Amino acid sequence: MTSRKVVSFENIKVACKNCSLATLCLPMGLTPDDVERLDCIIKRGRPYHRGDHLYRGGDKFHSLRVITSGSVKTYSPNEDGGEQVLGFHLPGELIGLDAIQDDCHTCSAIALETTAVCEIPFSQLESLSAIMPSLQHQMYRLLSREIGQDTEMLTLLGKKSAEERLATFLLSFSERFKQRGFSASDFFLSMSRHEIGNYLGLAVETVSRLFTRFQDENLLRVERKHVQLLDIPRLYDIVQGCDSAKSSQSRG
Amino acid sequence: MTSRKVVSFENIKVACKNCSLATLCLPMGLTPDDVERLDCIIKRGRPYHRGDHLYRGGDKFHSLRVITSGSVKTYSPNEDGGEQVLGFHLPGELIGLDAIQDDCHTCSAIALETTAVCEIPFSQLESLSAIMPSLQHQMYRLLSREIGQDTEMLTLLGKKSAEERLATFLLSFSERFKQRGFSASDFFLSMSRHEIGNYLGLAVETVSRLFTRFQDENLLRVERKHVQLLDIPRLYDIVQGCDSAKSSQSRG
DNA sequence: AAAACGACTTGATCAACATCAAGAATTTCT
DNA sequence: AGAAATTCTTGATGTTGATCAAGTCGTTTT
Repeated sequence: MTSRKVVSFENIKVACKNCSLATLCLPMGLTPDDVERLDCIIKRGRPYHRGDHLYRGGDKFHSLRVITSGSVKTYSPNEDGGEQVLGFHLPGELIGLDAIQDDCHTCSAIALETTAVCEIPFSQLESLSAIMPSLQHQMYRLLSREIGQDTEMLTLLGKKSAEERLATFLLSFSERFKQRGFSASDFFLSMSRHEIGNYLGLAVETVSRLFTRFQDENLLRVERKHVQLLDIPRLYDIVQGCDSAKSSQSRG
Repeated sequence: MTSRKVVSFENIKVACKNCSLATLCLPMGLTPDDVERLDCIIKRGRPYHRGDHLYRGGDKFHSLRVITSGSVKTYSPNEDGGEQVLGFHLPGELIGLDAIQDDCHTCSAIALETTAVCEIPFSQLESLSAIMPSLQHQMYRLLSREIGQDTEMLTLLGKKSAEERLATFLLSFSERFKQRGFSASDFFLSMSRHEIGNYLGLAVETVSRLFTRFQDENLLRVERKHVQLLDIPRLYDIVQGCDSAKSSQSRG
């Protein structure tokens, strides 16, 4: 039920140097020698199943984690039982960066499907980065990138309409799937409508209606989790917020 | 017109070891020796005036900056002329972390009043942190903290009502002023209503109305930029989102 | 001091999206 | 396979906060 497999689950013994995700991940920009040294501290456990927690808010922080297959939702459980979905993470993406601050996870991470991860013990990573300038640089870059992504999300939630939010969401997945060698226009979403709505600051019903409307406007075809983007350029127009997108469509 | 001064503008020659902000800033947790070494790479220029840019989106990235007095607004100028305010920064706070990613500022920073900063050339900081584990650790912590703050902001914009947003905003300033040795309940805001609204994802008019309403409910007194918080506990109740706050007030 | 400008406030109206409610389609459980 | 529980969709209604409009107050300019 995974959208598509990047690394099959049996590759538990895979090393960074053989990993197709290396260019997206921590080893990016490192020399083969350095990758080898980094590889030594990485732990690869058995996969998580749908609904398993990788960690929970409040847990002591030990390791950063890179998704190698499957997908993960991070969320912060807020006082009144509800939750705020913070992100959906695909293979090659690093999670747990927010926990460095005080050695404690501030949010929770849960597998949305069968999911494998690499665990990188942070204290060892820190030691290694102290003697490996390229790794230190890569860490600074990744942390900085995370900040940049969060601020983009702030603009999305602060200023964009429901329509713009969903289009941005879909194109984000499109781009990320493409980066990973999959179709940019035909993919499966592993999260529910409810989770999409929560992430985008919208009600489930609004998300559902928007999917229907986008389909009516021939922007995409959708059937449950399966999404086919039919007019990516017009989706980008919508993201821009200019309503030129509207004028160029002719309802069928 | 500054809210209050932390370090007078003349302290251009101040060193980290004498700086009252050291416990909030990069030197936090460093030994006096390490602080000394860090101090060597820091540049302290003449103050910026209201409206001066510290940097603009697109500028090449050279230095992180710590506010030492005054205040700064960061914002990302978006395509259609508008802007998204990303944050308001007080003395001791580090800005520019988002630019590490690709050596280029993604957002702009502008002084809201007369403002002094320490400049920390990043390449030198990076080199130093490679030979100073405690500094490296502090950098990781600060970057992680920034991520944590951004995700809090995501929850604010994704789930909270206008009332909750403004209460959170005010208490954030209250806490930060207190941390810096000033009154938690009596301060000046250096930004306009328009900027507050932009930051919180609200229209100016909504912000203005909320100030009026909070004042009517004896939560605070406000006159232009001058704010006096009269009932901080009830403001915290509002932040929580439980409407117990409403029931405990009796309109006069 | 008068005039012009910008920031803030207040009121009236409107629209986008949430909420409530019910039904259809899927998945899970037994 | 059949029942129960979810998830998703669709419609009707309601509310929050945006937008539009006008006026007040403060500040800067001349």
